[in-house]
Amino acid sequence: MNEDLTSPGNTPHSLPSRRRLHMTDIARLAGVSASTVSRALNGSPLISDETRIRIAELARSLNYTVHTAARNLRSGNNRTIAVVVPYQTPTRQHISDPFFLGMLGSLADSLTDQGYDMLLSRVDAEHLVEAAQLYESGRVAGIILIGQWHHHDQLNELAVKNIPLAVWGALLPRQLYCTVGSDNLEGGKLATGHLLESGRRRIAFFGDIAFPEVAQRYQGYLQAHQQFGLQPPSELLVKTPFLAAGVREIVTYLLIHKHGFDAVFACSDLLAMTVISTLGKHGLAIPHDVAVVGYDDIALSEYFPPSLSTVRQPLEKGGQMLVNILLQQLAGTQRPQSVVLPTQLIVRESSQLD
Amino acid sequence: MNEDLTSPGNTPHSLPSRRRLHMTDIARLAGVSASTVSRALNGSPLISDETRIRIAELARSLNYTVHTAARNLRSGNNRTIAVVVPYQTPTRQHISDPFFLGMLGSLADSLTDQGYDMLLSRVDAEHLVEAAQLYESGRVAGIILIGQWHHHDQLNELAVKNIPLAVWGALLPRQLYCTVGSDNLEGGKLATGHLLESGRRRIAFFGDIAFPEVAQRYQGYLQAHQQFGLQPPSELLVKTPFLAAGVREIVTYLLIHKHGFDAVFACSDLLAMTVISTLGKHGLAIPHDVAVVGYDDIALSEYFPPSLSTVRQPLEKGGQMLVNILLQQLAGTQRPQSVVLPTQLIVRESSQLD
DNA sequence: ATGCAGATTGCAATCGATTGCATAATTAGG
DNA sequence: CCTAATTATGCAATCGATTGCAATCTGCAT
Repeated sequence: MNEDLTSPGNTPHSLPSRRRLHMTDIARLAGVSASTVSRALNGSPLISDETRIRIAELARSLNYTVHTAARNLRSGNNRTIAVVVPYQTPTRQHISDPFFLGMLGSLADSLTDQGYDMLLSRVDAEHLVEAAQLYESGRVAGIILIGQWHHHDQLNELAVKNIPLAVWGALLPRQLYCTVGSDNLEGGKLATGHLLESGRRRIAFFGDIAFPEVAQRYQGYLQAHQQFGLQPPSELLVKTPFLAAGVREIVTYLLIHKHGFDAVFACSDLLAMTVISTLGKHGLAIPHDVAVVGYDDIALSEYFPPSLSTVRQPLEKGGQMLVNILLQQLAGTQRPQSVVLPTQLIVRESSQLD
Repeated sequence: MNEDLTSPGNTPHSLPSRRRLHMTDIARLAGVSASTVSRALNGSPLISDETRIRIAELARSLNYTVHTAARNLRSGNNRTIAVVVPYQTPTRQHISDPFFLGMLGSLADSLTDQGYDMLLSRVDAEHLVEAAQLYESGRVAGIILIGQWHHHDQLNELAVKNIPLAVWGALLPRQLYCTVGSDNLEGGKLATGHLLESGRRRIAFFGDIAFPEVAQRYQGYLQAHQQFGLQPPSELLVKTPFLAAGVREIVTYLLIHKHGFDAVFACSDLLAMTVISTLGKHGLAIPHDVAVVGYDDIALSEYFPPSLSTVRQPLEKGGQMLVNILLQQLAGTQRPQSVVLPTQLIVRESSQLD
């Protein structure tokens, strides 16, 4: 029971630094075989409770942890999930949207709760298929992708390869992969309806409808107008670039060319904040001259001056559902249903009635 | 050369779904042994160029990837690094500071460049030592920790265990682990000096000096005052809570109790924004009544109204250095030097002279 | 033709765990 | 006291790659 693990041992040229603990070491100290230790630690019913407890305590006291690669190799069970965040090729810039951080945090928690590790990986948005390698090399058991962008086809390709996959994004027709997302149509309707009810009539839509999620929010924007018997003028659909600097120019352009608007529905809070900042520079008062509604409800929105009205996406729930849906794929054979989560309109100062 | 890989093969009860490709499959198709394939793919000089190229192309065309767990097990080389983000026990709340996202992005890029995978892991800040398991189970080759907080002792414990470790934070006395961080003292001096030069004399310091990084910035704040022959009043050292809501109350309390101040140095941009927002609610004008300087220079700072003066931390460089320092530990035996990166004062509207 | 150096390639052991099957220990029944 | 049934444990093969050493091949000089 008191053997010295730091003694030379098998290796002829033993190093001064102590060797990592192996299962056979535990076995020797417990006076059993490695098989028994393995079964005890994995809770096999073949092992008596007394032995199981004795081994478990021994392992804990020695701070022993099973070697993950070995277990993975032999058992074929991999408890790692890749979370893939695509980046845009030209800029390769970092995602700076706090919404992503929130999602990452939520995913990290959910995965940990389920006993999974999270491998964070950035891949070129133009070559999403490369993410397949993470799965095909046995590196991970499945993939969660944040940022559907306009890569519907590539995602379908991944799904065809039978790779367990869950995507945060919009539900699209002829979609072979599973998505979790907020109800973008409803969100767009809520935001726009709120602005219309406040009496605004020239509402600019800021966002790039090449992205499915944004396109659906735009549909909501259109439907809300229809319900009021209105038809929004096309020049108020403003395609925004990724970079905040570009957004400034766009806003300035609109103002100079007198494409007057009395409200803005921006498809992310970050975008809304940039717009507000720029409008302020041009001497316009928010919400008096222009009312603004964003999307996401990031933490800062409440503390931005003026506090930002927005459509809240259920972040916590979203992360949980992504993990759930992925684990369902790992467990069963049938593909689970995609999930559309409800959104909520949060009215704050930036769109308050005067 | 045209054998059918989807045919039953070795397994008697072969499944309909096609089996994962093995190195032996590549070997068979190339008419060589698995050893040769392994060496070819790993660029061993024992293999002739012609064979190497032929095998490499075959592998690529079949979309073959080496099984990571098997390689890891046999070769002992693990190309995964854990990035650990501690969370505070009581709230278990997500980090919402965009600075973290920036750091994660930078780390992800640097690690990818060096051919490493990134395992993102949240651990209880009170039990940081648990992070050791990631290393001891062979899960990762080393650990990068973001958020030193006040867990100096726990980090030293990890270092004693000889775990390759790099920490984003402050350089402290009797420190056994390596840190990378910005020059907090200098940063604090820069920000405070700038405010003093602008003629401000009652500068409130917002932050919790229980955290080493914040304490150093506070030292810089004090030194700047000394250089002006001034002594800041103690009631202007404001210990801030984590939650933004709490910050509002604090600011309100200060104003009610007439602890007058004409400037604020906040130890993060997010904090500065909350303070500005609250001061605005109380009818104070920024920077006319109160000048504000933050810390970090997150992306939004430029677009916040008023745009935020701040001390920029070199994020990109920080991530790179963290990775470098960790890889140095993996390569050599001696512990590399900790790194202190220069900071830069960015003056914007929130502290501009009237 | 033979021998030999140098360049390639294959054989088989190995990494650290898991697991099917055989064996040992225990208990119960006759 | 012996045998069968039951329970607990150990043996040895295995997961998919890597690598030391032996074997083969090639070309060239003898």
